Amino acid sequence: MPELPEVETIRLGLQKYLVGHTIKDVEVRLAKMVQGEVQKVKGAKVEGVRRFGKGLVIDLDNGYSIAVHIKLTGQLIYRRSRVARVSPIRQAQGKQVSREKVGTIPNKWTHVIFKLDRGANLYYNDLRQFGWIKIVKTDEVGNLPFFKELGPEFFKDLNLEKFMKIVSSSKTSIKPLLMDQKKIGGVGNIYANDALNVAKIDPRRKASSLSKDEKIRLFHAVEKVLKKGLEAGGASELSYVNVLGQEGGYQNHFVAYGREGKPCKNCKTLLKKIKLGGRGTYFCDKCQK
DNA sequence: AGTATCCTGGAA
DNA sequence: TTCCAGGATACT
Repeated sequence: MPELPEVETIRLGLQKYLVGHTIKDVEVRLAKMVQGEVQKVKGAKVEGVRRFGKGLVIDLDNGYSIAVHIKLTGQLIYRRSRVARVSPIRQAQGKQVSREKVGTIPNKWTHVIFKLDRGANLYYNDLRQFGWIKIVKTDEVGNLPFFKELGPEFFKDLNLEKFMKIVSSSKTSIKPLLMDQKKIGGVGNIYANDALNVAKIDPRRKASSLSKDEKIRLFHAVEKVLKKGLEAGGASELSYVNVLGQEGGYQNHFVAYGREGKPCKNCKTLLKKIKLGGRGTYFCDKCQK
């Protein structure tokens, strides 16, 4: 699912391709996807793109911002229709050959089109329509509930000390805690499953029961899998693609997520699947204690 | 703390 | 044809 590595990959792409463009017009094909005064973005120039957890903020030069959450199946795709289609430019972090996944755009899942200068467009596609786009004043982005309540995140404002405090003081199981955006920003189901396998910790364990050593192990395991995800340009489960419509590669490196019945990378025991906090949870009941 | 909700495509 | 997947939120 789109988590920190996927959304950061999109951010990097937008920062590279979108910044400097002026938004000439916006076509909203599905009204419920957009909130706020959409016409405010017309004529504004894109200054930068920020990410907070799994949320994106496109800052404009007129005091407004476009906040976007792609949830499960949202895509932000940049196309310059007037320019000859040369071989797809590689994302800075994409080492393996990425392949075009999107096909014709716009398609039936294209709900919003930002029409840019120089013949370019930014398309928002969302198969399941769970995502949102909110037009807000830049200095009010922090008041949006999602951003306001977002917890500290890896590689940003979360350090080992803070992490240990959050884990120790939590009453829930460790896996739902990792995925709780109000406690820790950016980690979702894929990376939570994988990190717990790397750290050899049972996802059902009560967070507060983790020893100091286990907390340290888990902190580094989450960093490790998130880094791997970033290097791979994200995981293309469901509809995830980067802004050029290319897939990521982390789905080829899953250690636990989606690997029910497959051997554990640590001890070869076949992985089990259970439901925890209403989410699919994959783990090894031999080495994850 | 657990469950329904939004929604669609693919699997069973 | 029914069921399931899931991020965040609103419920019970």
